Amino acid sequence: MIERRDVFQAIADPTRRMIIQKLSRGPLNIGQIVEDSGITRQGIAKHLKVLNECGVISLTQKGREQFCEARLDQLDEVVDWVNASRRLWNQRFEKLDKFLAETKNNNNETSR
Amino acid sequence: MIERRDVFQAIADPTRRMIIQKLSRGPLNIGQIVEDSGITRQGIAKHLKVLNECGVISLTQKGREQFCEARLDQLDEVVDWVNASRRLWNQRFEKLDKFLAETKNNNNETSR
DNA sequence: ATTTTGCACAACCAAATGGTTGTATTTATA
DNA sequence: TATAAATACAACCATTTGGTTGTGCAAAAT
Repeated sequence: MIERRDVFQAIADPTRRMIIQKLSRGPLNIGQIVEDSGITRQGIAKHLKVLNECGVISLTQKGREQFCEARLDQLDEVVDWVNASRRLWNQRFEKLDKFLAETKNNNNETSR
Repeated sequence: MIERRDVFQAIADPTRRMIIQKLSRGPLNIGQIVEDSGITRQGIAKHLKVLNECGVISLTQKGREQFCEARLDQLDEVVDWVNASRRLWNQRFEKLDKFLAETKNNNNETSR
């Protein structure tokens, strides 16, 4: 299996989505993210590593503490992909409409 | 580990995203999806099972063949989540602006 | 100076993932 | 009717995932 490190992978896990949501309100250090999360610091640290590798957060050392900041612009890739799929989907209907319009007058059997 | 079956999981895998893209152009049977995919029919079938369980595609038996159709409306959940995160993010800046505006006149040391 | 806090690193674990092959079954087709 | 096509189902496999505990170390706080 190939270790995948992209935005889609970043948001695939509910714990990571929770982390992103928390960080959307402002930068936090690990301890603050751990609070009420229900999992250990080490568990959170692993998720932060993944999120960092996916480019969704940035980590900056500040003395003893490590501050995590969200990089939400990276989520564009996800929205772009969804929109591209939707565009194809809509084209499909346009083609169908065109086809129906063209065959409408030629065939009196074009029942719904 | 818990077997997660949601839209985020559905689009996490590149092969599944490829399948969704193909299906965005119109319904296909398994054989057509397998074409040029580079993986076996059984591999594709497994992905289709996941996509179906996540509600991103629907499967309908048609004689010997099975037709797969995309249910792109399910992707709304992803876009909604991204937008919610962005909303929080923007609120953060609004609060900062407000804070700066309030402290501007009280403190002559509000350097950039 | 000692203790606490925050974190990094490593090992471990069960379950999930993303494939494969192999076999059987049903449905069209020659 | 025999054969080919499309699928279903199961077993297998290596790797990844999402956690855990345990140890050690540097930076703050007392």
